[in-house]
Amino acid sequence: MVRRKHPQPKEIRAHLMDSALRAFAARGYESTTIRHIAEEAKVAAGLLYHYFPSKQAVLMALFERSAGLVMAAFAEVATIADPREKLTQLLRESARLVRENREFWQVSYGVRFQHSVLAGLAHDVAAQSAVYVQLFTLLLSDLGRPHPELEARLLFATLDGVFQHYVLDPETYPLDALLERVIDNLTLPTEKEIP
Amino acid sequence: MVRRKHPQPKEIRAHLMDSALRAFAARGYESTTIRHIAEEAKVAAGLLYHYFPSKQAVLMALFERSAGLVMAAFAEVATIADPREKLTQLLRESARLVRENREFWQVSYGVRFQHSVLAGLAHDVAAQSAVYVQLFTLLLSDLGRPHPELEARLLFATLDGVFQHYVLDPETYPLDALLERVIDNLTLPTEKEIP
Amino acid sequence: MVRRKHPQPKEIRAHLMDSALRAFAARGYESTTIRHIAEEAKVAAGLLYHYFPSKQAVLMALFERSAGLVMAAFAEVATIADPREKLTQLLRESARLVRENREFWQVSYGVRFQHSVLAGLAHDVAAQSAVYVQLFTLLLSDLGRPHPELEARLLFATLDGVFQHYVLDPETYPLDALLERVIDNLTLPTEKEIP
Amino acid sequence: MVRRKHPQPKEIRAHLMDSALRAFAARGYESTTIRHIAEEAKVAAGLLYHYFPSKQAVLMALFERSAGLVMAAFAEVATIADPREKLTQLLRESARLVRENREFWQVSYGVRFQHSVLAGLAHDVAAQSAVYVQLFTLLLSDLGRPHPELEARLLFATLDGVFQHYVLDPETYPLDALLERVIDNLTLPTEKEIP
DNA sequence: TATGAATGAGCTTTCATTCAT
DNA sequence: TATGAATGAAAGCTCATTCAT
Repeated sequence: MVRRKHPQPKEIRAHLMDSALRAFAARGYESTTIRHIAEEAKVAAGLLYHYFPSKQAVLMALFERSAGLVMAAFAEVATIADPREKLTQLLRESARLVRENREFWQVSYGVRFQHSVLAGLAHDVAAQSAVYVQLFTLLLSDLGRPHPELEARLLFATLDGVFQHYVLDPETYPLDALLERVIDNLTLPTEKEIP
Repeated sequence: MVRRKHPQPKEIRAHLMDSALRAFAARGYESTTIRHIAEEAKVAAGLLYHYFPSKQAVLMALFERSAGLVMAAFAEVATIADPREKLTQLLRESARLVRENREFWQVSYGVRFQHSVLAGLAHDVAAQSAVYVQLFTLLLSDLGRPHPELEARLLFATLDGVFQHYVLDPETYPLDALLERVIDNLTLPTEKEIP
Repeated sequence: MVRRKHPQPKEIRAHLMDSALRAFAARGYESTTIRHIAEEAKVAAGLLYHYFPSKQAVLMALFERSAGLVMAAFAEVATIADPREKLTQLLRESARLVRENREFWQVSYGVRFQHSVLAGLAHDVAAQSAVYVQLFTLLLSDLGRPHPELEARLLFATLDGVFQHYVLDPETYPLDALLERVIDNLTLPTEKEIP
Repeated sequence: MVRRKHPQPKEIRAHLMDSALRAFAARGYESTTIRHIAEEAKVAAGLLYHYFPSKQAVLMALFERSAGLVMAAFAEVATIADPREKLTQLLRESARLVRENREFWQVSYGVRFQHSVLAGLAHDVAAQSAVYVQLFTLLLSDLGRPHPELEARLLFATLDGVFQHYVLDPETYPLDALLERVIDNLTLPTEKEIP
């Protein structure tokens, strides 16, 4: 599992995070014990405390790692000029992130309502949500939508719902079809307007 | 509340359920201890076990109580003939339920990803979701929408997302405005169609 | 179960003792709860405390009741003049007592090694044992046995063992055959003597 | 004992078993708590669960350890050819085992009637008893005794009774004298026969 | 007398965390 | 760095006992 004779600390840290993620996804954060993680990582329980100060810190590290992936994806999308295309890519990238990091999102959704678990993270999560909504608002405004802020919130809620449902049933949930429908709804011209 | 002259068992059971609900909502199901609930109810810890066989059973009872409320609301709506009006009322009733039972939905969303917690309930929850989607599908079909099943899933996801966001921030979230927007999107005539 | 309109306190007390005995025999004293007893008696749990100050006290009462039966049986036997006949009847009466009060002896043997349970009773039990041994010693001495005290202890041990084995397997254990053999060993003339 | 430089897991396990045995013997299995055992072992309560999955498992381990001692003693005796000598040694070895493991036998006799405690062990115990009786039957048959099976049961009961009485009062009980008397009764020639 | 709701101490067991090696 | 024995603070739950009715 740990491959080299003298594995890099970074590698082991990442290995532990991966193992923790699998464990958290399989049983939920609270039901996962340090020993479950260590077992998954084929490592002694005490070792975790050389790389993380606590079980919570492992979760935090997972959130940070995911935040990095999100940032990277969004930075990519930010270079697109055409707002229609930008929104399309933004949604597709979001779906890709969720699909490729399904276990993380499973864990993330699982702790979303557990204030005690998210202690110290709640603020970041809320802030991040606000950023999404602002970003969507800008894009929808650029697209000439009539109620960009409201639609942005609605879009955010829809994405959250769709991704959660996908994560709950990844085998059969029609993620792509739904996503494309959302994209069409927002980017195809429409004559209907709210009076 | 407790220690009254002739306490009705039903009353105390309900009082305990309310206390448990508040405690679960405040800290999450897993982080809530029996002692937290008892404290909230101003009762000795052991008393819970006169009314419920386990901590899980308290959660189950909360789910059942909510299911009853949902059934009642839906039965009411079922009497409406006009599909446009029916859908409208269905969504408004849903929002009312969530608003009036905010703490329950907070708890419900919080345990949704914790399979171990939902043991025995997971099946019901999944079945209930399927019922909603089918119901929405029928209604949207009656409304002449072109892709009723897909739109039904999308609607369900949107509602889930909106309700969750509302529950996470009930003070400032524009639940009604968003809901009315969803209703309009679905019930106002439109010429745009997916080919 | 309680038959009269105004049952005599004595009757209810006895009914509770019977129920407790059945419960203790079925599950062991420590594993039996007040509620088990109350259920067996078809009575509310609190009622026991009108007749007995504690669970232990119920056990004590059972011991006392049994002691009474033993005394009565032994008083009967005491009237027999012939030592051979006396010993024979003594053993047969003992076996009858065990057979007719099997559940009590099951309980009694079950708590024999639990000092904390027997608190306050241990002394009586020990005293009672000494009485048996003395009684046997006298009888064996009357019978002209060469080592009456040693044989008395041996006889007491044999009876204890036989009765325990009987109680552990009342369906198939050959209690009578073994008892008659013991009687014969002690009462038939023999030339073999320890030098 | 604990907290040594390189404690051997086996040593600590044995230390915990010894402590548990002392605790069980002092108060009975059911009345002994994990904390009593831990206190006796001068160890934190949680440590027991590194070595045993449950309190019951500690008891089981004690039974297994004793079974090993019994097997070893009986294997030794099995090599003796002369039946008279064999029976003599068998009884002496039994007494030695009981004397040297007095606390275990105290515990063993204490749980004998508690089916719930013996769950899973009851069968083994019953089987073991049957083995003893068969063994005694063979030996008594070899000795030319007229009713070997009945006498075997009687012998087993006597031993059980004697050992229990010894264990209840190890200071003053004349274990050896009684044992030698039993041996003599069985091995000295006799003309007395049951018709 | 009789009930059973209510109490609260205490049980076994779990587990994040520490630390000697 | 890595181990896993050891700790001890809860956790969920049980149950003898009390007491208002």
